[in-house]
Order: sequence, then C-alpha cells, then structure tokens
Amino acid sequence: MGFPDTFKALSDPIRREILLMLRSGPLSAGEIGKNFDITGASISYHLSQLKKAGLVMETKHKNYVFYELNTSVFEELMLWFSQFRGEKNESI
Amino acid sequence: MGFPDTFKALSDPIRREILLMLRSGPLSAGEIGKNFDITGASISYHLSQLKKAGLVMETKHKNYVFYELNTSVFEELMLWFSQFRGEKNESI
DNA sequence: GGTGTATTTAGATTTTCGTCTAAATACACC
DNA sequence: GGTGTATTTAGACGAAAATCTAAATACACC
Repeated sequence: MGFPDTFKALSDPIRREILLMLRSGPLSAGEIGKNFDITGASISYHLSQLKKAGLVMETKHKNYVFYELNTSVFEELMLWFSQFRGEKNESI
Repeated sequence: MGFPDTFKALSDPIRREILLMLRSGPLSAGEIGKNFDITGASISYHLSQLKKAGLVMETKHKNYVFYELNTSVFEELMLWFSQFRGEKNESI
C-alpha cells in the first residue's frame, strides 16, 4: 500500500491495460489473461502488484478469483495530481 | 514522450519528490540535488527521465540549468485518471 | 587563455522487475 | 475420494533501472 506502490504498479503497460479492462466490471484472472500473450503465472504476478497498490480488489467465487477496480484509490491519485495544476481550469 | 514514459518517470520516489519541489518555481540541477543523498550524476539521470517524459522543461542561464514543471502534461494525466472515476463526484 | 564551478556523459556495477517452468493450492463436481 | 480446472507460489533467469566514479563539456570571469 501507499503511493510508492501505487505509482510503481501504474508504471507497467500490461497493468494499465488490465485496469482499463476492469472499467466495465469485474473479471476473473483467467478472463484477464486471455487478452495477453504471457503465462497465467505472469498475469497473477501483475494482479498481485495491482492488489498490493490498492488499485484492485479481489473476490473469490467457486474456483475463480474475480478482480475489480478500487475506485477510491483513483480519487486519491486525482488529488495528488491536482497539486500540479496551473491556476486556470480549476473546474475540471 | 508518450504515456509509457510518463508513468515510468512517475514511478520513482526521488523523481516525484523533485516534481513536488518544482511546484514553487524553477530550480537549478544543483539546487535540486542538495536535497538528496545521491551524486549529481544520478540527479542528472533523474532529470533526464523527467524531461523525456515531458514532465519538466529546462532552460539554461549562465552555466546553470534550470528545471520547471510542464503543467500541460499533468492535465493530460488527470484526464487519463478521470476514466476510472465512479459516477459520483463528477465536479472535482 | 587559464581556472573554477555546474552539469552531463560514459562505462561499470548492483538492484529490481517481468517473465518462464514446474510445482503447489484450492475448489467443484461426479 | 479422484479428477479436472483455475489460480498462485517458488525458484531461476535475462533485461532494464538506479547508482557510482571518472572523465568530458559548457560557461563565466578574471
């Protein structure tokens, strides 16, 4: 947890792609993995990084593990970035 | 340039700290370096990463090199993150 | 032109990261 | 209980990142 882990997690293109996928709702590890040319073990590694960063949450059903976005962390990130905004456009 | 480089640049704690410093205005490479326990060469490396990512711009005066925030890239990042916002709080 | 200060570049080294294979774990369902 | 599917863990390995030292570059100023 903590910002260091969060930014680290966001630095990998595969992990960012996973986050984009999850916008439309929870997906199982296997469904996520179908979209990439890497092994399930590697997908599992990326998911663990995202979880450690607090960017996703997991829930287990049957022998599937579902992942979904944790939107509250994105709110915190937006807040962090807003520190750097110029004076104008404060209404975005 | 491009998002991959930008996120990569943000993944390092020293580089994030440099960005925070620059909020109050431009600083020379040397002034930035004073705040860290690493060599000037390493600071120069981090600054080059930030510049490659488009997060900072440099200007030269005398034999100093000043760095300052490039706020427009932060706007783009905010936009990227806004993809993940929940339905509520659309007015932040 | 020579000296001093600021910064970057080059090259080597250590650490961290992403990936793989193989094995382990966890369930479901018959 | 045994078999099959889904996922994670462990350990090894190559690639990439962060750091250092030493040398190079770029100015300023006398």
